[in-house]
Amino acid sequence: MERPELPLPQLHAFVVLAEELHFGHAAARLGIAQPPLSQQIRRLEDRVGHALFSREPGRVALTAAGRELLPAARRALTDLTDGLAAARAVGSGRAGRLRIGFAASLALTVLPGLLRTFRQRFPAVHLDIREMTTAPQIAALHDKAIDIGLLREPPADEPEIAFRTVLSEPFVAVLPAAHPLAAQRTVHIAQLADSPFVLLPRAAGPGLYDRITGLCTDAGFTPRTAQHAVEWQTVCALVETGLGVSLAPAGIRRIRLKGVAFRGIAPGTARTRVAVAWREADPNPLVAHLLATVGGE
Amino acid sequence: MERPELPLPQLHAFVVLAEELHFGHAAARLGIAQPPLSQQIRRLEDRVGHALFSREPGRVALTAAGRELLPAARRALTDLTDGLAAARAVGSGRAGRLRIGFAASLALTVLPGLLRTFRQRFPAVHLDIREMTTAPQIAALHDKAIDIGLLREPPADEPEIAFRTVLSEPFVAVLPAAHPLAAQRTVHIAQLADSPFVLLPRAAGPGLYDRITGLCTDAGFTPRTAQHAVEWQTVCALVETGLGVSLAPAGIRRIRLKGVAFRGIAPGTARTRVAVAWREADPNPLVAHLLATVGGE
DNA sequence: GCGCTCCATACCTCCAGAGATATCAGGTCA
DNA sequence: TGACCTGATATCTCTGGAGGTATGGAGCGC
Repeated sequence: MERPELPLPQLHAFVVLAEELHFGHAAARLGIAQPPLSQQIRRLEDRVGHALFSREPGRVALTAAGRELLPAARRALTDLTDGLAAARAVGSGRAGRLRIGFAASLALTVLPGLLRTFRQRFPAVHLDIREMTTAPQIAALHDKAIDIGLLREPPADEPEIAFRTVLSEPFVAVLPAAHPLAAQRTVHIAQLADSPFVLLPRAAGPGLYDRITGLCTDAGFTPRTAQHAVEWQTVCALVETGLGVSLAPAGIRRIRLKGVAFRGIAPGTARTRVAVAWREADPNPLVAHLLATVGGE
Repeated sequence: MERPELPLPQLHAFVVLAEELHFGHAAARLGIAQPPLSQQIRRLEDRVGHALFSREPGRVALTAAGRELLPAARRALTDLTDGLAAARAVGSGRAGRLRIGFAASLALTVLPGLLRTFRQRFPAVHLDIREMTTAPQIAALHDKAIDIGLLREPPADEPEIAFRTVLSEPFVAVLPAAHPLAAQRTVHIAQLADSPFVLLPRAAGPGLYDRITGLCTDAGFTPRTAQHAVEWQTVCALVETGLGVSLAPAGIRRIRLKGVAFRGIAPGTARTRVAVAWREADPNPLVAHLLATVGGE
């Protein structure tokens, strides 16, 4: 890459003159007087070392050398204006790419609305959406493998990562339709003490897992886990088969399954928080934009 | 085409720094001190409106905006250096295109050597070679359809067209091998008075035609034309069949045909000139180069 | 011949940018 | 803690280019 020899303003003048083939008109299009244009062209020709235009009285025409230079000059100019526009779009956060990790349970609740409004506000932004459980999201944020995390029960005091609560959901009891408690409108957690539980594995999201088991111990028992499943969809299916019951964020009511009943619980104060997470020091304007779209806190 | 916003020197510095990712090294590669480089980058970032590099202590890295701008800057710079080189090559006559018209009878004599030496001197020049008789060559020169003509018996006083003699050939008599005169080493033109002639049509090259008939009238007779043919090759073939005799430039001896004899003529002073023709005012350096390669005069 | 068009030339102003040196500030490492 | 690396900042000089106005000079049409 050698040092550039031809100044851009001269090349711009060259391209315009090549289009107009008339010094007066070209100068007008450039918004300058005619003599400066003559000078620009002359300087450019001096640098190139050869005439770029033939000036026979009455007609200006490109020389062979000019014809050779013209496409290169055109490409360079358009490349630069396009590149500049793209860089500005990305720099200002009107374009670019944002990598989002989300917990599976949010695929049916907060995620769709969020994506819809963000996409209509920033249509030029490419969104990379990947399902991840909580712990990998935190790791991916540290590794800069994702820019945004959407998770439940944000861990306290994670260094360099910031959280903002987006949604606070009550819990519901997930019961087989045939379960005796399904007859009640509301279920006391303590009433679940004798039923086996179907839960997500703790590793998938320690925060939520501990929250659920915490609710049980608060109610005076330790839940007996009959089965683990990695998706809420599966949890519901297993509950339907009568394998056990579960406690889940209210959002999973959207999973409609015939043999499964969802019932509010008492005490109703038990809630689970959905949070958005990001690197505190991330300069990416898209992160700020996304935070503005989710609102919350 | 809008006015360019980003000066090339800054883009150059940007590209080099993007490659080195180290201000000191990049400055060294640019042959300047480090502070000016910091300034250049800063100015560029100010224009773009966004940071192009992230300077965390210990490591310099491109930002998303910088990654967006980099390929455009690279392309623009290489386009310009390439375009400049091409324009200079064409301007100086080291490259480009030259259109040459030539008389068919020269395809076997002056043309091959001329093309060979020109091509080895200017390998980047594309040669457009087309066969044309004399009159169309002159017209094509005026119309700028060709840049160089190679013809016989250049017309005197053609305005704006210059000629230079490349070769002066004697005439030879073209005889059927069985012709009585084929027994002589040299033939007097007058001896051909009773034989019918095979000639090129006058329109193909009035100069040469008039020259040949002039030789005959000088020898005291008017040639009787038995047949016209548009190529010397055909002339020879017709002579071989015994249809007549001919007078031709010595160069056609290269056409080896069993039944045809070539004999020198008396007086031996009769010669035909091959000339190169060009537009007197042609600024194309390739024309000058070609004239230099043919030499002559 | 006169005026018009069109480009070139001459000459001036002005400023942005490229370059320098000197110095400072934040990290890293021994 | 001090030496060192790395990049930023401050300040100065100087030049080249971009722009202007005024004018010259070659063709062309009437």
